[in-house]
Amino acid sequence: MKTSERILQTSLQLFNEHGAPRITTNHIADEMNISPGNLYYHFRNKDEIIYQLFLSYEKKISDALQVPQSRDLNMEDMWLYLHLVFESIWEYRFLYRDLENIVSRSRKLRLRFKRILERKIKTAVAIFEGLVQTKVIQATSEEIQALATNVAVVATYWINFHNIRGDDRNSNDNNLGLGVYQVMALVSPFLREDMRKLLQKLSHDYLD
Amino acid sequence: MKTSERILQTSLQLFNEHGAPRITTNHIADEMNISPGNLYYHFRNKDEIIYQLFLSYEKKISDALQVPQSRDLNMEDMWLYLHLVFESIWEYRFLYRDLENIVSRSRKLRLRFKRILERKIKTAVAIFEGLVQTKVIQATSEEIQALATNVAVVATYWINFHNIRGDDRNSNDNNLGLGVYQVMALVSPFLREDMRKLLQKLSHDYLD
DNA sequence: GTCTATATAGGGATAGAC
DNA sequence: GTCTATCCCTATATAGAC
Repeated sequence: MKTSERILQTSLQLFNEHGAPRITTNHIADEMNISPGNLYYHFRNKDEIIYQLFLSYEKKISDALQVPQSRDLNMEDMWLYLHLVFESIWEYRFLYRDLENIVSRSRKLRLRFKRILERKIKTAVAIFEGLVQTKVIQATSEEIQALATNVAVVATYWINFHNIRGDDRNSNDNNLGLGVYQVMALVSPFLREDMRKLLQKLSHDYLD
Repeated sequence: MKTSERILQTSLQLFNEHGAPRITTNHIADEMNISPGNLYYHFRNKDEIIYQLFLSYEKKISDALQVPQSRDLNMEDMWLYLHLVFESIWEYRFLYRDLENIVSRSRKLRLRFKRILERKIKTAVAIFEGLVQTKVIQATSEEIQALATNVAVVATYWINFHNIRGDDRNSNDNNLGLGVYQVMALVSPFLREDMRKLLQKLSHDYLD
């Protein structure tokens, strides 16, 4: 594997584990058993590494944020959307762990991150509108807008929230299932009675 | 005013405006026109300043997190709870802006912050249970638990979320009204039909 | 209590040899 | 492409005079 690729991969791992602000270029070089000078041959600086990792993240989550095609939508589409979003965030969770620190490193990155948030909301709105069409849920467009925004908030910050609540040890546990459950709980009250019952049963099985 | 008090006050202002990680002890001393040495006479280090500010925050938000007395609860209690919580967070928003950075400075602070989160959820649960009693909302205890958790997530991270969405300029705007609206939107679908209509009308007037 | 001067350490980054 | 050596800068923190 090319050195520049290995730098990105090692950085991602260290950033996710310890947080980007605590990892120095020396740490990264040490971990790889290369010299700091070598690292700087491949990347202008630490920000450049972070920016490249961000671009990978952007690429990955873009698949999840495709507005679904105009066809009959059901709960499956919602599950799929949530899973893809949560998995992308989990893989690049260092971005979210110190979000303000990350986005303040570059105007470009801040703008692009903002665009991702907007797309998260937009896609959620599209899915909910589809679900209204197929009578799976019932909601006004104002309710859908607020709901989609809340979905984005919970999806964006769930890992942070959960990490603070848990003890320090399992801070690197993957508890995305709980996150999906929480987001589903946002949608649940808008479901038809029978669908709500079904979701509750599914959620129970899913979490056990 | 005593110098130590002025240090805390100045720090709070600078931290809120620029973020605690970007503000050095020198910045604080400069802003006050005192020497760095003088600052260190009053506080062992920067962490000590942050910890003292956290204790003030903890004291302030504790008032909001009193579990309401056992009497008939209504939507007013919910509004009050949300307003007090949002105002406390806003006053000490630097804690939330770089949350991971802040809580990683001290085990004590992390633990106490976690306790506040738990109390946020617990108080919300108590309010919702009260509202079920008075038939204002209808929800199972499982729904209440998930709802209260989501209320805590949105309340905790709303300011961060909103700041990233907005342009850089108004990052210090106080848009708590929108936050309260979003949280209310979480509760809304559980309301009795007539109450929901009322809330929608109130929210409209409130946001205009 | 407050100041000036200074020590220390660490991270970011570059130069030049190989 | 990679290494060694080194420089700069900044933030933290302390010592000692006033």
